[in-house]
Amino acid sequence: MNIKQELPWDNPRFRNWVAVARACHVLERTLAVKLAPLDLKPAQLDVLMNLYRHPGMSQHDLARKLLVGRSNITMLLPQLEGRGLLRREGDEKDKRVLRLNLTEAGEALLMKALKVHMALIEKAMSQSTPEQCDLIGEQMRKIADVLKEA
Amino acid sequence: MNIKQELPWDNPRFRNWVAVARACHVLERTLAVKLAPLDLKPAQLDVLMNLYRHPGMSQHDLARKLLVGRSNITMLLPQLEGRGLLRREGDEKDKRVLRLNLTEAGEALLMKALKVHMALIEKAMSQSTPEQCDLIGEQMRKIADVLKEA
DNA sequence: TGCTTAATGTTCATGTTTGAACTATTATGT
DNA sequence: ACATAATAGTTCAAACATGAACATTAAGCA
Repeated sequence: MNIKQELPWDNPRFRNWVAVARACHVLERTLAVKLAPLDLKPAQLDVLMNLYRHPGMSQHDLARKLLVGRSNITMLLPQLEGRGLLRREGDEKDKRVLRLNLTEAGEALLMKALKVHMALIEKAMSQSTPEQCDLIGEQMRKIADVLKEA
Repeated sequence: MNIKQELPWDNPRFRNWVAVARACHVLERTLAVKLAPLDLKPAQLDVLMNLYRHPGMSQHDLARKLLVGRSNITMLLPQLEGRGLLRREGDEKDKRVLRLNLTEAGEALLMKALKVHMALIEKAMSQSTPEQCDLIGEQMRKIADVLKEA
């Protein structure tokens, strides 16, 4: 019995997932380059995007959304707050939590960055028909759900 | 004219790509946890996998495959070489390059790690039919190609 | 109430990743 | 042949992420 017959590279699921991971990696690095003129990193853009969609969220919630540790947020926010892109205000009812909100400048920069991000994604996904694109999104959401339970 | 009509969150391509990125992120973090018993990180597994498939490759080639800087490889390899998982041997013809090869121990550990990796991917991708899975892989390979040209 | 447990955010030590500068070697062009 | 370019790998400092330990505050419960 040849062990090589069981190697993952012969497995379509494995090969196809590797392609997913590579595409993600490439797009992330490309995004970093394209965002450089705005002096913004992908991780920082993720913060701005989440604050735009969920105004007043706490650092803990933000960390969970971004799938990173709370301490990461603590290290990340002062840079953005120092540039006047967001505000941190203590919650009245729960003095432990800090409520996060974008400033005008934060929203303005976010809009510029979103143009860059969107253009990149358009370029990447323009290869797929709308139906294919939706199928991909659907499958990926299932994957995230299944793994989060694990 | 309402600027919000142009926001990326209303764009299927954007939403679906976000799902891709999230799935990747979740799988990567889950893999890190599952590999911990083998004292191996995802980045190190990537190295072993590439050396298995491309024996004798140079550090430069490895860096390109992994989409990472050359200095990263320089920092990464001594850990694995010190554990006896791989060998670095100077090329005879070109004294600048170091040829990389897995040892027996390296292959053995790789096989164990691949079981873990494979199981995780099986779990993730088992939600898709083979046709859907192939479609995803195909689209992702296109995306990587398109972006690498950019 | 008062005691215990949980949650939020910070700090700190550790490990990782990056990019620029550097050495050594090979390729190219005149 | 010789000077110049390019390439492979290393070094180093800075940026970044991580997880454990900690302080503060809130919630649960006797």
